[in-house]
Formats: sequence, C-alpha cells, structure tokens
Amino acid sequence: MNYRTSELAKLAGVSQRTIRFYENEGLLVAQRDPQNQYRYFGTDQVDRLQQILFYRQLGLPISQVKKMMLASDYEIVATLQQQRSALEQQRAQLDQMLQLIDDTIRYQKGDLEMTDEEKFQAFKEASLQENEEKYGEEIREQYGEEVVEKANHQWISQASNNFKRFQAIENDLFKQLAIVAQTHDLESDAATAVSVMANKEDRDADDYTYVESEPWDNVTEIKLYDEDSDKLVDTYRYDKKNDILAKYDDATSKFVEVK
Amino acid sequence: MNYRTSELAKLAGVSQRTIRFYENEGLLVAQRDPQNQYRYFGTDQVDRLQQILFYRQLGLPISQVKKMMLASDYEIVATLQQQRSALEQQRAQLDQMLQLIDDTIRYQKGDLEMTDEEKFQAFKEASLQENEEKYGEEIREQYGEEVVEKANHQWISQASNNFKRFQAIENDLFKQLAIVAQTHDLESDAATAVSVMANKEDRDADDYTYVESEPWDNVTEIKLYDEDSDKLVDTYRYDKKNDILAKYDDATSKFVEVK
DNA sequence: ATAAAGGCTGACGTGACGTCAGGGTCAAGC
DNA sequence: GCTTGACCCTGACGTCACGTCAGCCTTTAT
Repeated sequence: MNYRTSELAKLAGVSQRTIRFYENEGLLVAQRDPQNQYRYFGTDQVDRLQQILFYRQLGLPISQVKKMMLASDYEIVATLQQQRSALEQQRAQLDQMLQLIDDTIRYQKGDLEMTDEEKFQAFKEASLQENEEKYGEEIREQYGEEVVEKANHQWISQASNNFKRFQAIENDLFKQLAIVAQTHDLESDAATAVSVMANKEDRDADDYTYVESEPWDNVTEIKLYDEDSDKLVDTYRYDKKNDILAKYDDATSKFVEVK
Repeated sequence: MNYRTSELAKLAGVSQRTIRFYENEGLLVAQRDPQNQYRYFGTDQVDRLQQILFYRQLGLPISQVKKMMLASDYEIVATLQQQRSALEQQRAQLDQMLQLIDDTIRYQKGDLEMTDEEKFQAFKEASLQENEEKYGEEIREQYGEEVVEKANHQWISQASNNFKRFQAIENDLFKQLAIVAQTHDLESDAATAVSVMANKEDRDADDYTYVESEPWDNVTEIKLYDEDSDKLVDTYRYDKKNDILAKYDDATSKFVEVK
C-alpha cells in the first residue's frame, strides 16, 4: 500500500509540509513517480513516521530524532532518561512560575486585613522563606551563594514592584467596581474590572456580590444585586481562559457574550 | 546613575544583544551620547527591565509584554490569570510526557529480557497491514489516554522495522548490490538499491564495500572492490537530494554523472 | 475542453535573540 | 603622538520546525 503525501499527512494528523520536511531531512524515504515527481510512501514509512512523531512528542529536536532512529536500545533508553530529567526540570520551572503568579494574585486576598507594612513584610518573608525552603539548598549547591543572594534580591525587588502596582489597585479598584455595579456599564474597562474582582472572596457590598473563586478556576460567576431591594439584577460568567465575559439572558435562558 | 549597555546587561544577567533588542522594540528607552551613539540607561530603565524580565519569565511573548507595560492594573491581572491556566496546561502536558517516557522505558527494559526469538515472534505474528488496520485510525487522534498501548505498539513496530530491514538486506538488497557491483550496471533500480544500502553500517562482502553514511547525509560515497584482488575498481557518489549517481573518472579525476 | 483539485519546488516568515563582520571610540601605556 | 586593547555601534545572517504563499505542472471530474 502506497500513500501520497496528503494521504500520509492525513493519516498521521500532520501537515503535508511536515511530511515533505521529514523526507527532505532524510527521516522519511519516499519513492518518486518518475513522470510527475509525486512522492509515494510505503507502509514502512507509516511506522517510521509514527516513531518520529513519538520522539517529537517527547520534545526531542529533529537532530536527536535522527539519531534515535538509528540508535541501539541502550542508547535509546539512555536518551529517554536524559529527556526525562530535562522535562522534570521544566516542570519544576513551571511550578515556580505558577507559584509566582499565585503569590502575585493571592496577594490581594489577604490584603485588607493587614496594614500596608504588615502586608509587605509578610509577602516578603513568606516568599523568601518558601523559595529558600523549596529550592534554596539545591540552588545553593549548584550555583553557589552569590547567585542565590542575587536571585533573592531580585525577588524582593520584584515583589516590591508588584506591591506598588497593587497599591494602585487598592486605591481605586473597589470604587470602580461600585460604579460598574451601579451603572451596569460592563464594557471593556468595566468587564476587566469585574474579571479582577472575580478573584476575590465572597464579599458583601450594598449593591453587588460575587461568588468565591480561586485563581485557577477557569469560569467565574458574578451576580449583581439591586442596591435597595437586594434582588438579583444580572448574572455574569467570566471565562478567564478565553477572556470571555457572558451575561445571562432571561429571555433565552442562555449566556450571551458581552461586547 | 546611568548605565551603559554592558553594565545594564550584567546587572540584569542578560546579554547585551537582549538589551539592544528590547530598546529597538521600544521596551526600554535609552538616551544617546550625540558624539558616539552610546546608549545610557537611567535607573527607571532598570526597573522597567526587571518588569520585562518578570513577564518573560512567566512565558509571555514580547508582544504581550509590550501590552503589559502599557496596560492598566486590571488588564495585567487578567492576563496573569490567563497565563496561569496556560502554564497549568503546559504542566499537564509535561506530566503526560513524563508518564509516556516512564512507560516506554519500563516496556523497553522488560523487552530486553526477551530473547530475539520472542521479539521476532511478537512482530512476526502481526503483519503490517494488520497493524495499519488496527492502528491506522488511532494515528489520526492526538495522543490521548491510550498512550501506553500506542507506545508499546510503536516499540514492537520499531523492532519490526529493524528486522524487516535486516531481512531485506539478506534476501534481496545485498544480492542486488552484489549484482550491481559485478555487472557495473548502475541504472535506476541499482542506484536505488545502493542508496538504500548506503543507510546501513559498514559491511564487508567479497566484492563490494561502501562507506558509512547517515540517512541525512546528502551525498554518499560508494567504493566497489574487485572480488578477488580486493583492489578498488570504482568509486561512486550518490546525491540523494537530487537523485544523481556519479562515477569517478580516473582520466579526468572528476565525478561524471551515470546514465 | 475546461475547471477544480492536487502535486511539486523554491522562498520567505516566525520569535527572541546568538553570533559574526566591519568599523568607530576611548583610556592607558609607550 | 601612537599603538593596543577594551568597548561601543550597526547591519545582517543563523537558529528551529515547520506555516504560508506563489508559480507552475498534472491528474481527475464534469
């Protein structure tokens, strides 16, 4: 059974360009129709392509894949193990980034119950300690004191920067949200404001409320109540992942995207 | 305090190229010495650079970073949330890869304890067409939950491929090349055979030999020796990319295209 | 016979820089 | 004053794994 470029591409779920690229690189071998230069791939090439995609999936660069296709079992396992530890390292880095974002976002939560000084101190200490406990030893062993000190310094500095920024939020965000709730003006700026607020805990105010949500929840429901009657006015859903704000429409009983 | 390019670079732990790149992109602003065009960065730019690197560390592309530097606090937090879920997705993918590698290594290690005959049995039973019918559809799908099965299949598949190649050599190509070497008939079919053989390791035979070559080498040199005298008879060069077979001409000391 | 569909080969684009090459500038030592 | 070496600058090309044309030829369907 012979496949043409497009067929093999469809079979493997990759683009034709990818097939031709692999063939050019020597990873796949095609027979050519002498008449029109069309490529024809045999069944063996289907397996080969599978093999290639398998290695690519693991994040190996093409150059490595080439070697893998010729390597002995032993070499293959060795490379896989190497790749494993590389991926593990990447995962640790991702965890660190997630922490960084969470810390940055969560910072707003405990905000209100502390004085500015306390907040800053707590943030500073917590972050540093966490980082130290988690990664301090490893990093120190690997890179030495200086780099760690420098990293810590940068962290504090960064925290300070972020803190300053959130101070700005502190000063006017709540006011803005109050305005949003009153005017029901949920266009661009307001929508964004709501999305920010959506990360807060349950809160009561005269004229609005919103459900609790963690930073990692992808969809948040926000309910707006009338100032006096305490009656539900509107329900919104914010999809953080796709940055879509939708409003509940009573008529159709569905959520309709806002703006 | 003003920093020069190299100083700022050292301070932030990035390359000079990075600094200049950011300045070109408008992310950093430098004053220039009118005499020599040297860049000078103020302390505000140090903060800015830190901010940039913070966002870059979170994996945001430069285009996003640009927006972030101008965005309101609300928009910044919203973006951070989006980025968080993106990073989480990446982490899930990494976990999947790690699992995939682990399973593969486990399989491979178990595989090593199998005798060659057992291996042979494993793929002998399943013909290629069967494999294709069985797994052809699955190929189209993204690697999902049946990742392990597929990985295992691929290992068998690879073993099968190796075996088939070996079989092909023994049964057909080797003899073909022998014929080629004897008759010196290097027309199309022969050329193809040679090109296939060129992908194999060094081998000795009575009447031919060929140099080692990787599949991605574009030009392969093939040397043919006399059966008895072991004397070099001809040297060929096969250009895979352009599918040109050339023969070394002693008279002109050049390679001349065959056919 | 014509049009649509599909194949081919270049060749440029992507992102965030790394890495020259070629040339000007500056401080120090002779 | 001159050389040396350490800096600085600006293009411009290289990286990686393809995506995306553009231009042209062939096959297939109507």
